[in-house]
Amino acid sequence: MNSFQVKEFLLRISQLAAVTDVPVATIKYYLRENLLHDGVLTSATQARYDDSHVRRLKLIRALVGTARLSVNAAREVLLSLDNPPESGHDLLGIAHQAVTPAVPDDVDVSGADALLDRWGWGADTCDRRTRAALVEALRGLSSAGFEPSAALLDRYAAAMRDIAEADVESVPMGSTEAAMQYVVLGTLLMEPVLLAMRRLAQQRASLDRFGAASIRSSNTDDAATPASLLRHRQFLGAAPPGPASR
Amino acid sequence: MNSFQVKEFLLRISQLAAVTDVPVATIKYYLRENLLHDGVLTSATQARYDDSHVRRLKLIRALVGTARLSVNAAREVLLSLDNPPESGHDLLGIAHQAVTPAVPDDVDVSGADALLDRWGWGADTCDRRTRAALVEALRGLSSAGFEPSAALLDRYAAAMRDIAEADVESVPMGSTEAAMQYVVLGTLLMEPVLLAMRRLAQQRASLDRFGAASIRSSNTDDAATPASLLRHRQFLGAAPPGPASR
DNA sequence: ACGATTAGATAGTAATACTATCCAATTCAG
DNA sequence: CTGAATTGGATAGTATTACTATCTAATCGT
Repeated sequence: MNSFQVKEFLLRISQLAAVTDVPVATIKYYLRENLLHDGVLTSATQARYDDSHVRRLKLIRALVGTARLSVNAAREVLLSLDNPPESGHDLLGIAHQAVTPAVPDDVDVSGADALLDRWGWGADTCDRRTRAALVEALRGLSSAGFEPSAALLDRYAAAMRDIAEADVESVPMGSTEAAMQYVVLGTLLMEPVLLAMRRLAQQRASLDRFGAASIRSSNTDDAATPASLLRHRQFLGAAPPGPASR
Repeated sequence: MNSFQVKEFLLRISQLAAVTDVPVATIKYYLRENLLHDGVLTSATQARYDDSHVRRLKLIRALVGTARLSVNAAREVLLSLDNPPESGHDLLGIAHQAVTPAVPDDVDVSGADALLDRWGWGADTCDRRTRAALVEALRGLSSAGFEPSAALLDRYAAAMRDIAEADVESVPMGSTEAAMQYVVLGTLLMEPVLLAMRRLAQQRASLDRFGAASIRSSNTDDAATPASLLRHRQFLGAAPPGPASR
């Protein structure tokens, strides 16, 4: 095999693995799981792959790695991209559903209806699953004893509306396919970006506000020593009656 | 004294399980894992639990369930809450570190320094791990062929700054402990709330923009049929260009 | 010709978050 | 007092997820 690119990029699986830095066994796994389309069989035991496989693998790794989708969720998203619905809006719905657990019909999901209506995100505009996800997240907060003020939630909602508008405005309308891909990736892959941004902004704001001592060393990673923290201290309900182990 | 609710709430483990709706075996697991402090032994084979255990269990469930922390990450956070550092700012750092994977010292983390400096989130104010998380998330985006414009990222950054300022401003300064709990829960448990909000806002904005057909039924959950979509349909792995099939 | 490579099938693994079982020591109901 | 129920503590088992590894027979490359 000479190193010049022959006609089209035709790769054997070991080369595909080398190019994408994904192990052969893992590629086979993605093939089995229908995340990745088959290569072209050149015989009973040989197949060739091309750059569509390279791109797809990168996409899979981004969804599974960066966006932390499960393989199942990633498959749903990818299959929708392969076989896109009529409107980009429907695709958005599919992307959202793929990453939002189903909610049985008999579960009450009206816990935040007042808020949702206030923000214009009621049942007439937004899907049930996603509303349920919000309700569930709010329930988690409050069961932990954290009750955010309506004002704070309003501010969050305003910021998120801003982001969502930026998202939608920046969708390239030239090509349907590009638009669809943009919507899905912009939704899913951007989430870790946004969360990281929030944390950075919090550190900044916290520093401004509290001046505060050292930031957990900006250069080292003194991988927290949980054991050393075991020295009891009563707080949220931690009254060590006896010594702990581990 | 009080005829109702005897002295203090003293529960046996089965009652604790009933009250919190967490199985006994799982409570024992949390005890073993040091997420939950021991009860008071009344004999070699009996112990009593009180409402501190109830609160703690709810907190554990919120962190592990709602905020999707691993048991290990939850333990780190909880131990920090039990034994809080001097400043709330440090606790923020600990909370962030607990949910952000460590980065070996030899990994380059400078990929977004220009952006970070622009936003005021440079190495002097923000910790390395969190900056690395942003770099990694951006890398995932771009390896999937998604290159957000600087303008879009700026807009995201502005929105996140807004949120972070709201976060920090709303920290109750009266009690150190309350403040600490607020910071941690506000960071971790609020993330799913924010992501759900963004999705709802996107659906709204998408509807406004694209008018579009039906939203994936606002009331039903026609639990997507992945199998039925298995009919392969070769789409391009990522980008529009390419001589590929389809 | 013949070692290297591959498809496809199947089996094994590591990590995670529980669940279940056991046993001896109580506790409690009658 | 007695026997059924409960518990702490230890240990083992399970379900799921996302891979990894092995094997076989066919085929490629040289």
